[in-house]
Amino acid sequence: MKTSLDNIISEARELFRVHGYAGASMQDLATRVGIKKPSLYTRFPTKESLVPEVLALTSREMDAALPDASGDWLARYEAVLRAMAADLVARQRCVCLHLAYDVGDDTPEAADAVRSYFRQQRDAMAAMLGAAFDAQTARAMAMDALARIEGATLWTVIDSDPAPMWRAVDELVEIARSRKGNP
Amino acid sequence: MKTSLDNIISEARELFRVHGYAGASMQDLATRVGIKKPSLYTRFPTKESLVPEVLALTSREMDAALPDASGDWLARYEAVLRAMAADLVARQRCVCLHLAYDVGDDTPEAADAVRSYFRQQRDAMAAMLGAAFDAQTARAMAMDALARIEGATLWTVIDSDPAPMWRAVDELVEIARSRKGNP
DNA sequence: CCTACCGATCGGTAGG
DNA sequence: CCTACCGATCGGTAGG
Repeated sequence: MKTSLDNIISEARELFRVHGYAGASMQDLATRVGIKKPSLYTRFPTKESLVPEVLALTSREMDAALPDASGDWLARYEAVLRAMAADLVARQRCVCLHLAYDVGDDTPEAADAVRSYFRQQRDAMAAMLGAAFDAQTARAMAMDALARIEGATLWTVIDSDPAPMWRAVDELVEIARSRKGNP
Repeated sequence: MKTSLDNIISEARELFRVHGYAGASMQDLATRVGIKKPSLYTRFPTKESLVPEVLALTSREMDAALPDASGDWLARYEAVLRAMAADLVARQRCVCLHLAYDVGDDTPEAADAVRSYFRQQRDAMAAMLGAAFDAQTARAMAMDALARIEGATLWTVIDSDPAPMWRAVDELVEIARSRKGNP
């Protein structure tokens, strides 16, 4: 049970988060999960194939951590932002942003998975904001919110300073609240 | 002249930007500048030593591109933001953020250089804002501004969409203008 | 799930 | 600035 699929993917995520895609090795992953490297290849055909799995696990965990569609849209929006921020502050870096920066045209499946992940995040957030704003506004607000939160990880990486992250969350919630109704 | 120091550093910067620190190889760099790999080591003792050079070159170029301390603080602030944003939109990714995410404790000189770079950027921006805000507010505004601009590269990487970047710049300028005087 | 191994490439050096 | 080379590690495979 210790070497379950999800356990391997979760450990791969930690390696990708800290070392990036290029800097994470299959040998390190094997050591972390306590098996030999060739055994990894019975579960995952390539290193690249771990990337979609890592992103899918992250999406699944985020969905599970959030309360289902209870409360108003603003409460749900704030809950999502705070959950994301808390995770990023705790782990210092964002795996997904690291992968977005690291994977290129030489690993097209990984690059596609990263693109899909962020578009899905954007669309989910835009759907919430769609309760109070027109589609175009909601989409722009979702993109800006994700950009601000990801950008705030700059200071969790550089100075272990979570203050910019929490300011970003507070301001994003306030913006959504105050703009409601007046375009 | 083609293989000047700055030329090598500039090519190293492109490799770091696209592939990250771990994903950039000295062989690739040598090929790009048209010399053999061992010749690189007559100019730079290690791969790691390229990181401080890349950041220093970037600082130098940014200083040179900006008009010297003419105009009021708001005009200078806006000029800095627009120069940074234009560069990031053109190149899709930020080398400095990629390095901040990629370099770790195994390359301490590189990690220190990245930390120093961003602190210096923050302090320079805070100094401008210091003309109209108290030191603590100016510092927080500078951190938030850098975080927003770096964060907006998420969408230049994912979707080649510069819109969030320009929205961030416009809003940051507007925030600085409107907050002026009233804390 | 293992041992044993592959060719390729890594950062870096010797020696001129 | 080069040719030639080093040990280590990379992603991945053969075969059981």
